[in-house]
Amino acid sequence: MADRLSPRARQIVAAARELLEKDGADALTMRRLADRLGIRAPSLYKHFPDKAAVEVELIAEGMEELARALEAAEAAGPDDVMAGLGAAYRAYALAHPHLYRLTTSGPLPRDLLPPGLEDRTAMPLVRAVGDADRARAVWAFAHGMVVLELDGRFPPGADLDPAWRAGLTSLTWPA
Amino acid sequence: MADRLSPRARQIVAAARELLEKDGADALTMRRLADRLGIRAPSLYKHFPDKAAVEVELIAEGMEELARALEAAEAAGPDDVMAGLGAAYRAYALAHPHLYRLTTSGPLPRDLLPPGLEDRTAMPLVRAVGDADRARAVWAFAHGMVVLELDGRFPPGADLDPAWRAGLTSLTWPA
DNA sequence: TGTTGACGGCTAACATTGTTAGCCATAAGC
DNA sequence: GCTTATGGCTAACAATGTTAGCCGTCAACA
Repeated sequence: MADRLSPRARQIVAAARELLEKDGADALTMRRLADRLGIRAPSLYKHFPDKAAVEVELIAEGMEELARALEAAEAAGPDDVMAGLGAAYRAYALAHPHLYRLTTSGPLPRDLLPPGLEDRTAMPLVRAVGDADRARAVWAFAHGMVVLELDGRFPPGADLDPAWRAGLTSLTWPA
Repeated sequence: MADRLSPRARQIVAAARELLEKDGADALTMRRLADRLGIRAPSLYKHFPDKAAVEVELIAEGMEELARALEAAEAAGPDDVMAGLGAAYRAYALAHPHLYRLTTSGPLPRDLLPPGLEDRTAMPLVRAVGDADRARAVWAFAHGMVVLELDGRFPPGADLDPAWRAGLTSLTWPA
């Protein structure tokens, strides 16, 4: 870890995360964030250069937690790794929808993220399927499923388990 | 068609689309939109209740064009329908990245959209795969691939054709 | 011990966003 | 010829991110 962030900055990120997770991305506002900490908005700029810098920390948190969740699933289930990874992926996304969105959407400021984090998150999946192209296909499938579910793009009340099963088994067993 | 929109409203939507497609979602601003039409921002509210209403029209345009693109691909290629649909889907998204994002991300105001449009867009895919669950899987895969590509989430310069091929063939041929 | 400087607050202000209130000219319809 | 819809306008408001500049506290160092 060797936190490159000051304790105060850490508090700010924690408050930002609470705001984001509870009330969504629109609620993550510099003034609201400051309120929650009992200070005024401009004071936040003593700790972060801008709002994007706070968000980068949240993105890093989200990615590391997702990595951890996938690694745990990988370690747990020797029976059907792919199903375990898919379930873990979906579970994490549904448990932290706003953080997931922030983490996985929009351009990634790769140079500001802990080096290796992105690769680490991808590794369990790559290990499970071997082929890099197939890994990309599976990752796209999982991300697509989650994002469409979060956005309510599937018919309301639809059971998505069969689609997950169909997708994961098809993509795992090479044609 | 039976345009429920006045001619002036139509002009506004056209200008909005130019703005969106050329300069991105952040550039789609009520004031900038008004500028492009030679009027002031508040005058726009004589034609639309709010900005979201303008965006709904753009969403409808995007969805209908996407539907048309898929229908064309369906009609054109009897050799490998799925590959044709995938190519058409990706091509449309890459040709109109900002419009695609607006159309396919975030909550859908279904009640404000032309009835049947959403189904129509999904139909070519459903026809191609038969099963509804599998259709959802394929749609998630395609959307995921496009969105990850647009966001630059894949390694820069990576050739994505193999991933598309792997995904589409796997998802098409039942396990 | 006294001074310096970093740390971390603060107020005031600015530009930009969506949006509302209210005024006014033009053109059409009865 | 009066009325009314149409479609402009200015002024203004609240909320956003952000900057400039001031000030108190406290630790370190001469």
